[in-house]
Amino acid sequence: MTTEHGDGRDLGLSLKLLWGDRTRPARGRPPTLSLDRIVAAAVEVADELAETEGLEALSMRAIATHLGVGTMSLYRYVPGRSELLDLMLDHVIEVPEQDGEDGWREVLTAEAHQYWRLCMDHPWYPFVDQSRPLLGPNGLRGLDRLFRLLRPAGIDDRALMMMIGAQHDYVDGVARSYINERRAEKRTGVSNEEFWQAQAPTLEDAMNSGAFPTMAALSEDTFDFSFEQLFEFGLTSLHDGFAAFIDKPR
Amino acid sequence: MTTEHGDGRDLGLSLKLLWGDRTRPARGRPPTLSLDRIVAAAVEVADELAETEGLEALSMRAIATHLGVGTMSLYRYVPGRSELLDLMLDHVIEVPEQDGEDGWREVLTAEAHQYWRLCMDHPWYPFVDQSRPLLGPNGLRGLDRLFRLLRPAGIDDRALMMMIGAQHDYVDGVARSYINERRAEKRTGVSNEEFWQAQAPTLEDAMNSGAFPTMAALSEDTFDFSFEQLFEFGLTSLHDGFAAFIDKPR
DNA sequence: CTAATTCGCGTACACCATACTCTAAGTGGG
DNA sequence: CCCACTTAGAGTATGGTGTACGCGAATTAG
Repeated sequence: MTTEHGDGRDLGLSLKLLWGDRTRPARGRPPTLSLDRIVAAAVEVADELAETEGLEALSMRAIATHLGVGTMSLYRYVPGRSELLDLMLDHVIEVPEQDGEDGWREVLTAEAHQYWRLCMDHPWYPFVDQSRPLLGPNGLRGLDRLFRLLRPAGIDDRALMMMIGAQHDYVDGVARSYINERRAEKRTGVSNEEFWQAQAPTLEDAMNSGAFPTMAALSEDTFDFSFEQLFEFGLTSLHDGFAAFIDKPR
Repeated sequence: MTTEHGDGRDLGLSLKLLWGDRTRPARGRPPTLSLDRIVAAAVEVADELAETEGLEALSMRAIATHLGVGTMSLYRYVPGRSELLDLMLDHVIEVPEQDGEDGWREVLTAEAHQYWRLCMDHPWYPFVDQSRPLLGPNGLRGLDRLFRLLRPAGIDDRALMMMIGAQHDYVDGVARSYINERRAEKRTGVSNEEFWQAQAPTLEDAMNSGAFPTMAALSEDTFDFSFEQLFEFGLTSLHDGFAAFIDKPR
């Protein structure tokens, strides 16, 4: 059986690269490049670009230039761009050493904040396809730790996994919204307030048309919250819901 | 002031296209194309492609070919690809006519399911940048309706907006995960089960290494749930949390 | 020294968005 | 009726992308 396919990434190959040994052969010209250097460089370039541009701006050429090598040299170590993106995912994951003895809520909250931080530090992260995720050493280590900290709460494994999954996707969603908005600001040089001010005439017309009576009547501060506030609000709600689920007699 | 920028989309221009009048001039060669036809064609092509490929596969050439016109003809109606994506967002939104008299929870649940359905029908939707969203006629109509249905609950507008935002981003996140996984299946022709089976050796090795003791000890059915189940679980949790927030004396 | 092996990468191709410019196809005024 | 005017459609060219292929350079085993 194979995991190969037409144009996208090969998950099997990515796995081999993630877990494969890095011992170099005895014969032949010694390498100046290495997989780790390439992945690290890709992350650096992506970090710079992602503040204003999307992931599509991360080109093999740009990575090679950053390393001072020819573009095609990268392909000796990586089958293609998609697999490189996979490797970048695992590369930036940091798993805390310390463990503590908190309850499930504190553990999940810390995890959410750490993933949020990761997305803020590497604004390309939540845009990479993470299907069939957590296969790398670091990701697996993080998941192992998470379960180790959560299991004492006495919740069954399947429920734990669903809590982790739902939370992950939630954080992912808010982070992407936030990053998209930040990018729009930086790229256009137009702040959020300025933008809405600029669109005021159009929206004013829409409101005056009478087609959106409820919108027109909304309180002034309806949209007056930061993404951090939204993030915390949703996270607290999610956890309150988890608590209700756990306490519920089943 | 301008909302223009270097390479991406021009939000002001998108707005004009969304709200602009479609009256055609009296003089000159009559058009065979129209903005609506182009947007509709773009949606059709995207719907086909997005089942297996990402948004980047939606090219101006493909849209033009689908319409049987030259590529550059599109640019008479649309400033560029980014603006076309903006227009597609509003184009596929459907706002229910009927209103009903449900409580906030039923209204939010229906909204979540409708957005979920939208993402399943148009698997490219949650991948489009929706920063500064809901500016189109349909989006605005939907938001207006949502507030109209929710306001009787007596929750203040700002809290309502945060609930809507958090829920939207949550659904967005889960839908993206689901679509990514579905895509991986279709593109590789390898089902999820087959994939994990194929990677079993690698993961077996990892487990046997002793580096992931907790993972190795997980119950068999830990990952045994569908995305629909995950979606419902997280949504219920989120709403239970909202309920706790609403009841909380402040 | 030679052969084997491995690495770096130049060249080439297919695809992409899109700026510019020219031609086609209509209409209103004389 | 005809022609100037106006608008629509699209061909060509430019500069970007990922990457297949194959060649020359660098090293070591024999």
